[in-house]
Amino acid sequence: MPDADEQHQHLAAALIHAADACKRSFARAVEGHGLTHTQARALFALDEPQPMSALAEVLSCDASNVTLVADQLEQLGLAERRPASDRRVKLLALTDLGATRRDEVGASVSAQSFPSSRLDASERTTLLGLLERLLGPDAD
Amino acid sequence: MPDADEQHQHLAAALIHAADACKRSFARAVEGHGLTHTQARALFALDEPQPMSALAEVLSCDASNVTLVADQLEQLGLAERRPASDRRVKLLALTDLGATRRDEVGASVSAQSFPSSRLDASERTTLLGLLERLLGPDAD
DNA sequence: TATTGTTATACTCTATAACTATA
DNA sequence: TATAGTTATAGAGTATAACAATA
Repeated sequence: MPDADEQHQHLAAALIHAADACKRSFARAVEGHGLTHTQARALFALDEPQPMSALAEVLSCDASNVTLVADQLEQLGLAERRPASDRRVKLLALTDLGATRRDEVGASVSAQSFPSSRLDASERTTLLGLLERLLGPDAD
Repeated sequence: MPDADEQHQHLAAALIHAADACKRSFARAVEGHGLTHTQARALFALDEPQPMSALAEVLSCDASNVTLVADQLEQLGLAERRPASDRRVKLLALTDLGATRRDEVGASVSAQSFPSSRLDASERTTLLGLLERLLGPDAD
C-alpha cells in the first residue's frame, strides 16, 4: 500500500474519530438543555434565517430530515418557519427564546472539557483553517 | 459570547462537517465492496488482532455494537474470533481474505476524490498531528 | 465481585421515493 | 418541467440494561 493511501486513511480515521468525540461532548453539553446534538447544530447554524435546503447542507444530511428537526425546534419554541419571496421556500428563523437558548447552550459547550481545549489558540486557528480548506467550496 | 466560545463552536462545527464528508466519501468508496463504513473502519483497525473492547474504542461506540460488526465480518469471511489467554476475551482477527479486501478497499478509498486530496502532503501531516493531539491520550 | 462479550430493545440519524405546491 | 419542502418508510448506528462465562 503506497504511503499516500495510508496517510489518507489515517487522516480519515482520525477525522472521524475526532468528530465522534466532538459529537459526544456536544451531545452531553446540550442534553441538559433538552436538545439532541442535531438540534443544537441547527441552532448554531441559524444566526441568520435559512431556507430548509441550506440547513440540510450545513447539517450535511438530506433535505427530508430537516423537516423533522424544524418541527422539533418549532415545538420547543426555539425556531419558526417564515415565508420567503419564492413561495416554495420556507425560512427557518430563531425565535427570541431560540437566540437566548443558543447562547446558553454555547456557554455550556465551552464550559465543559471540550476536546479542542487540548489545543492552544493558534493551533485551533490552524486546525480550523485546514478543515475549511478540506471542506472546500463544494465539500459535497 | 466570548471569542473563545465562538472558536470552539466553529471548530466543532467544522470538525463534524469534515468528518461527515469523510464518512460519506468513505461509504461511497466501500459500498462497491459490499461493506458499510463501519465495517470498513473495523477492517482498517484490524492490522493486529484486537479484543472486541479495543475495537469498540477505535469505532468510538458501545461494546455491545461490536458484536454485530464482528458477526457481519465473520459472515463475509473477512475476520474471525479467536480465543485469548484470558478466556473471557475474544480477539477479532482478519482472515487472509480480509487482509486482501482491506488493501483493495484502501486503494478505492484513495483512488476516488477523497476530501483530504484538497490538502498537500505537508498540510495533511499538520492536520493529522493536530487531530491526534486533539484526541489526546484519553479522548473519551 | 468485577469484567468481557452477548442479547434484546429502543431511539436517533440518514437516505430513498412518492407526493404537493409552487416556479 | 424543475424545484422546495413534506411524508412515509426502511436501514444503519448507537446506547441501555439484563445476562452468561470467566477472572
